Amino acid sequence: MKEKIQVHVADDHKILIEGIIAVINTDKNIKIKGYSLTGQEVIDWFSKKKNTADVLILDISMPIIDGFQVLKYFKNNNIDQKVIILSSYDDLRIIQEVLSLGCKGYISKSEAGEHILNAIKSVSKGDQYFSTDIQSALLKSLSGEIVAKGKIPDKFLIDSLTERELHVLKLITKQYSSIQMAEAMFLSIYTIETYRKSLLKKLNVKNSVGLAMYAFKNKIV
Amino acid sequence: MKEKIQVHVADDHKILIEGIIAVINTDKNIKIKGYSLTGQEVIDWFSKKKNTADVLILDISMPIIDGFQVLKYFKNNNIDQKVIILSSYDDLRIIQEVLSLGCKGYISKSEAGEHILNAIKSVSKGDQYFSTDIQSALLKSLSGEIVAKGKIPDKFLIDSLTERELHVLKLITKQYSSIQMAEAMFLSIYTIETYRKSLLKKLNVKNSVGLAMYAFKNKIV
DNA sequence: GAAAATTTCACTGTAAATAGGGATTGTGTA
DNA sequence: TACACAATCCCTATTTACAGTGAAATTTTC
Repeated sequence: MKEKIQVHVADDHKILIEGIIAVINTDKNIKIKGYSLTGQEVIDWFSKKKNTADVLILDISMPIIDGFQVLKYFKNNNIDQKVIILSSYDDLRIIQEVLSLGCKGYISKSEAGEHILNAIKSVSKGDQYFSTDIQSALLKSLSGEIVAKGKIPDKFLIDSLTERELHVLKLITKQYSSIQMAEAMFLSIYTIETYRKSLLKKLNVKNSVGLAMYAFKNKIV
Repeated sequence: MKEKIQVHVADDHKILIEGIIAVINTDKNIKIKGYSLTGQEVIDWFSKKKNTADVLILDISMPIIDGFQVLKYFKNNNIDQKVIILSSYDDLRIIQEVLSLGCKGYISKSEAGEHILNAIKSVSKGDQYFSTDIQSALLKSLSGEIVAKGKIPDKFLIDSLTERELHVLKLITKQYSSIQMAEAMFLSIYTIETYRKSLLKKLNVKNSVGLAMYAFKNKIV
């Protein structure tokens, strides 16, 4: 008899986890090995050698430690975990981001449960799986349609921000002035202004409002 | 024999709907009458006289027509529907907003399925139901803790903005400077600055970033 | 028709943000 | 080791934003 595919689910919405479990239980070839409600729990779980799963279903947007950070953790620690991203957003930037972090599947929350089963089976075999929404988004991107509209922001934007730049960005969204940031971070105001300039350049926006909007859109806040 | 409580579920994430259905099916006193994947579907469904449900479980964040708009539709058409809001956000502003729109229950997606069952039972009896997260948030608000911190924005804020103020606000989020706005709106820069001052005062924020964040949070953009 | 609110403009400061240049130190990697 | 980059600081100049106050014309509301 074939071994069952073991799955771990991570999402901060417990109701959603219960839904996925319910769907997975309808397939006798797949079983739930465990679940996590936070990014930290996922990292803790997979840190232990005895804890494994063939496939991890991972939500991108979780508080504190999000899906990106979990993927980065796997990458930095050479953990070769098969991951399916579960996301509300069909945002190409996010897709490209997680792909570059080695994730093998990506399904939209707006799609029905049966897609999850197919995704799990594909990914566990070593294949990739993308839900139809995502496929069409990727196709459009390839065909240059979106590029032509200038709607694909540089996918390296978020990544390119350093820790301190990110910190400054967060304070900007909290309506800190440069002086206040300097005080809060124990830095010179010159340093803060340097980061501001760097942020404006990297994120290609005109002013602090642009920075704040970027941060908001990308759930940095 | 008692009649089963009939429930309609609306959420743009089908997986979540399946989860809720799975949970509801564990309780023999409740049954699913139907579900919707968009706000429009909800409105269409309840527009037909033969379509009813004792309780509507409604997601706030749906594309195009969101939960707020559905509630407003009910209000404007004098449809006395019992509604439980399902939300990712424990934001007091949202809670106050939906309460003012006549919704009777509010549960956070981060809470387990059993809360839904209790919520459905309470609301169908005519009671209110708030999940523990929300209750503690509301309590804090009442105890003045948050009020003291100035963190409860006046829910009438948006309404208090005039047309022109709103226009300026939108341009600010598009990273217009005052000069650019003056040119775009064929007004003096003095006028624009007057609106800026008015916006800062009305929305009680520190600077343009605060304005932009407010606009974003309240879906003005 | 009076009162209130909105829209519009003006002047004067001060504070803050933006632009552009350069410089040092440490850390990690090719 | 040399190079890239992150983090830190400095200076000057210009532009923009913010604060305070005042006021006229128009529209809305009671």
